[in-house]
Amino acid sequence: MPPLTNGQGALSPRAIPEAAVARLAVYLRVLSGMKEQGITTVSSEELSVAAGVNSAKLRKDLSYIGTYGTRGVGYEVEVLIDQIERVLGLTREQSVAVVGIGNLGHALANYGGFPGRGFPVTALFDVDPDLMGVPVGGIPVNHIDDIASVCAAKEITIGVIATPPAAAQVVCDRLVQAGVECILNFAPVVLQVPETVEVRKVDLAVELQILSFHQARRADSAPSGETAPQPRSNGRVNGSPRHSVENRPNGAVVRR
Amino acid sequence: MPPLTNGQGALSPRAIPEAAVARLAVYLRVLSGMKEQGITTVSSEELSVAAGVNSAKLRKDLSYIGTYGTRGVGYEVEVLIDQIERVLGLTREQSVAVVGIGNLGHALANYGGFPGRGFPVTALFDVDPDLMGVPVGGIPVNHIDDIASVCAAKEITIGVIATPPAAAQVVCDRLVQAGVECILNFAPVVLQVPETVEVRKVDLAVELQILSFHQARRADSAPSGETAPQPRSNGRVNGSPRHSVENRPNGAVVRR
DNA sequence: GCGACTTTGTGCCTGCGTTCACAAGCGGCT
DNA sequence: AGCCGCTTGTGAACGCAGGCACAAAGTCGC
Ligand SMILES: NC(=O)c1ccc[n+]([C@@H]2O[C@H](COP(=O)([O-])OP(=O)(O)OC[C@H]3O[C@@H](n4cnc5c(N)ncnc54)[C@H](O)[C@@H]3O)[C@@H](O)[C@H]2O)c1
Ligand SMILES: NC(=O)c1ccc[n+]([C@@H]2O[C@H](COP(=O)([O-])OP(=O)(O)OC[C@H]3O[C@@H](n4cnc5c(N)ncnc54)[C@H](O)[C@@H]3O)[C@@H](O)[C@H]2O)c1
Repeated sequence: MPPLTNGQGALSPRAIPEAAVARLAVYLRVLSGMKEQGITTVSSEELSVAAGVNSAKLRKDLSYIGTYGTRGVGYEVEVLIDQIERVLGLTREQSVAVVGIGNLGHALANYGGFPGRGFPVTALFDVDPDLMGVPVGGIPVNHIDDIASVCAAKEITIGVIATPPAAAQVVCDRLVQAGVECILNFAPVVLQVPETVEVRKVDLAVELQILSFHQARRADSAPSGETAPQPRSNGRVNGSPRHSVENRPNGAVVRR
Repeated sequence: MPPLTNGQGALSPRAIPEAAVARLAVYLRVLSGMKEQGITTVSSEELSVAAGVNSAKLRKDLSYIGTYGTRGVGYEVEVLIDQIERVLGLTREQSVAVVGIGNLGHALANYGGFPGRGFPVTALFDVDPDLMGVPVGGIPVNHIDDIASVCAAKEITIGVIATPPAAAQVVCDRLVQAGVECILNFAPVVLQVPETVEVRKVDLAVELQILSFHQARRADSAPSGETAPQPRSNGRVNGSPRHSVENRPNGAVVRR
């Protein structure tokens, strides 16, 4: 087989699988917590348990960013933090703009300090005249028409869309025109963007519906008794039995 | 190869891939919008474009829930809606409880009508004495100590955790004790739960960090010019070129 | 009523991601 | 100094998911 010729041009020095990037972000948070507790060294086994993943997977994920472990000992917490931050591009601060200062926009603006920081919210936009100039979370709300100049002035790299669904595409277009290439979308619509723009979607309704699906499945599987008689053992006591959909690697660990 | 013996006991009548469930929820929303526009019939091609996925994938997803299409014509919108709702367990209403009525909890409580509805928020919990009894979004806030009785009375099936990270595990344990088997967690911690409980996580910091990663990648790839000289064509004009990490199937469509 | 066209449903192949298992490497102990 | 045990890093196998391409099937026009 011809894996030598990488389909995308073979330029990329080391391509990190998409799924691994999301997990690296989780590892980073866990490591930050460990550092605060004064832990200086951690093994792949310990870290994997704390992050809720398989230890082999964790090691492979870390291997994508380099070789920073010491055999027989483990990893130095600070080194890992620095390296993950480097790979995730957290060395440069990413300024965030929130568009749509309603229920959700207020919550986001008031939420000071995203864990692992590095994501200051520095601009807010809306169309509601009553909101103009009003500070939310210490930041004044600007009119959406000023988006280009304000984004340029504040060097916004990430835009968050928290408007009603009907306005999301228009807002998205404006963000793109303003030069924003990373967008986090809370509105339940599929956005159309140029190839150069990266969109991620947070869709609470979909999350609830996935939970509902599993709930229904569970109800179907045990139609008789109220309390499930058989614990439905799947053989393995440890590990990560839940596959989790597409959204996250896995959101929880089975309690021992 | 032995795909006959399904690893999990071969009981499941029809196992729907996890990734497909998430997409079905998206199709459902798109179909609901079409129904409101008076559209009665839709082809897999049309629906797939609206949902931002490959048409073959869409047909395969729909095939998991049954055979409801008419060759040469397409699908009847209402039939698809009914069937997807059935599979996702949306025929029975799922009552939702929100724990932690701070910034985010307020937004969630005030957010009336999740798209595609069926998820009424009927209970709110917190520890703050100032919030007790105060109605938020029309629902009075209860004390967390009453969680068991209130959840039982209101037949809560889904719990949403919007407390600070430090309280999340305790709240989770209480929800589980109260009989809640589906949990949506906004706190940036890995929850420990019994096997019978399904947890999904919404982690905004991770989302931002994934965006940051791609931003950094982009900056590295084009170190010279400001405006990227080559459009970096990847051959295919149509389709869904972005793989999307683990979280969602794909959040956006490349604009033509 | 029949043919041509349209669209579904799916078999097969390809590629990614996960997991196992183990050799290589390093530190500590004697 | 040498051995032993522990942990990393990764080669290889496996399974799932995605996408192509086509036969089956049904509709519409004549
Ligand atoms: N609130 C939640 O908990 C929640 C949950 C799930 C999804 N969502 C989604 O998040 C989005 C926001 O929800 P919300 O509850 O905050 O809504 P909201 O109605 O409270 O706030 C929307 C804000 O967007 C502003 N806006 C409207 N059009 C605009 C435009 N063209 N440009 C800029 N601003 C504009 C409005 O003035 C308003 O302030 C919606 O798409 C909603 O579906 C919210
Ligand atoms: N606000 C955001 O936009 C945002 C963004 C990303 C993540 N989050 C996460 O969501 C969670 C909530 O964020 P927030 O900004 O709403 O926080 P917040 O501090 O505004 O609200 C937290 C609420 O939880 C309550 N609480 C504390 N301990 C509790 C307990 N044991 N039982 C019940 N209630 C309890 C508090 O009284 C408070 O009302 C946090 O974990 C945060 O990291 C929030």
